[in-house]
Amino acid sequence: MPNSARLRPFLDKLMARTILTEAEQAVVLSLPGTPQQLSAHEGFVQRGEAESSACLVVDGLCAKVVNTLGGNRQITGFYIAGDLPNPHSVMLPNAPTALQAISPAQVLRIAHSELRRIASTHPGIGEALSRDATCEADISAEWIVNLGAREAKSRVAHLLCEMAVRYGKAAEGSFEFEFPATQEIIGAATGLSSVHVNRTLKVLREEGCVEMTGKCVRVPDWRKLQECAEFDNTYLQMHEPMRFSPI
Amino acid sequence: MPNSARLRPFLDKLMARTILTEAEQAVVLSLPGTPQQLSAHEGFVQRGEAESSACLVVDGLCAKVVNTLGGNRQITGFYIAGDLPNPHSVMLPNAPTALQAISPAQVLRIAHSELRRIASTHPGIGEALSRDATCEADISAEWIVNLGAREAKSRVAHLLCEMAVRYGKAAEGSFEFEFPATQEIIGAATGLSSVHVNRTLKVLREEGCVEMTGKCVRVPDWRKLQECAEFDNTYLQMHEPMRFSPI
DNA sequence: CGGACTATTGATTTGCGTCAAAGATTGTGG
DNA sequence: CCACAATCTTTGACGCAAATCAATAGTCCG
Repeated sequence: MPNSARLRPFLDKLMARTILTEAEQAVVLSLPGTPQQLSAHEGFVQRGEAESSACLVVDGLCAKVVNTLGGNRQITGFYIAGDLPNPHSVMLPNAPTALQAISPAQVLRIAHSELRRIASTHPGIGEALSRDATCEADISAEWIVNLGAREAKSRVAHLLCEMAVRYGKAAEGSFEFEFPATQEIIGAATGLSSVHVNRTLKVLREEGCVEMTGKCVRVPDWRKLQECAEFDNTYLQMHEPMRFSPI
Repeated sequence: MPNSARLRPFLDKLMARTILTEAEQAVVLSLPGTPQQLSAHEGFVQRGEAESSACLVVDGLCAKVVNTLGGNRQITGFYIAGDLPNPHSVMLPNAPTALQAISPAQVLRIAHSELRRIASTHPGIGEALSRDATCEADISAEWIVNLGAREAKSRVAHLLCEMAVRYGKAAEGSFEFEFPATQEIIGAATGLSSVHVNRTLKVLREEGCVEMTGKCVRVPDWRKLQECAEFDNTYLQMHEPMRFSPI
């Protein structure tokens, strides 16, 4: 698998939000990086570790994980193909939170120096990276709302809505997508116990909102699920690509 | 009050994390902007509104507020003098969340075009702004952990720890600082009811961790409060300023 | 001095966690 | 291709942390 293929979903994601010239697109696809294969549950960035490269998710599901002193575990974000979980390590090399693969996954390590180089040489790329980081921040804010202001049913439903949109599978009516997270992982992301996630999924299933069997999420009625989740996808900023920097 | 005085805390905050040249410092202090006086509870950015300027907090306490359809209110971040609550509006002009003053406050509206101009003209400033946004993201991640993985006592204590450090008042032993938030506001930030915040503060007071009377927070023993909060301030990145861009 | 927030405290309810144990899946090695 | 272990899911019983309801005191401001 050539690196350009690994970088493809990343470029697609950037271009969903930012207009890039042909030249800039080519530069992104020619980024040098080292691929790394990960098995499920394997960590690939440790908390506090000084990094010299950022990790692009090529395939699989990854997550940012924090272990509290109280012995609890909290997932603060999920990352799928095309996501750059730690772009901020370019600015602050000491990772404040660990990263790990949830399912078997592949990441591409890209040197900070390379990212800095293409961002400063090509204003459109710099802009795209900034805009991407901004969207991540908006997602974090939504997670805060989810954890602080919604009950279990809405929390789980909201997470599934977000993932449906990010996987690009959300559509009017019914659809399904793969989300390889166990109920315990969903619990770690929503601040619920795995037992309660189970009960919650049961209710959602009985109400005809979602069905989860293994890694497969079936949404029989997108509108219904969104209502149950109080989901408003504007925060994911998947509308029109834009650009401020001169071409 | 000249604008340069309004911009001073902003520059100080940038320089706490990023090395800026004399010239760059002067450029920041000479940013043009329109001051706006706000009374308590007054909103100054509405959800969904297209902005052409970013708001710098000059004085007072402001917050990012989200109202859920379920009728709940969640604060996703606090902003004090020197903070730029919506830097991301430069990249995504449509604010996903509303901003409002919690106490009487003053903000300075700075045009996006000006921020873009100085960021692209002066690499150090661009870097400082990026690094700042990165720190905001880390703070959001900590809030997710706070809401999802800690019990009431630690949550409230953690919030007070964070604010103590951000106000620059945290110090070994005892100290105090002003944090003009009511118990209801603290509840909206920690995902608790105001009644339970009250009970929690009572326990914290009895244990000698913090005392809150009105807007004044007294910390009799900084170490004790941090332990109770499971607080680890590395995420606030208040160590050594750094710089990657050429001078 | 009165009206409107804000803080405090008690009584009661409830959503969710914890413990425990029984099925269902998945994957791996023989 | 089967068998067995490991992991994941499901369900029940019970307890607790925090919400809600309600009513009393401060406190601030016009």
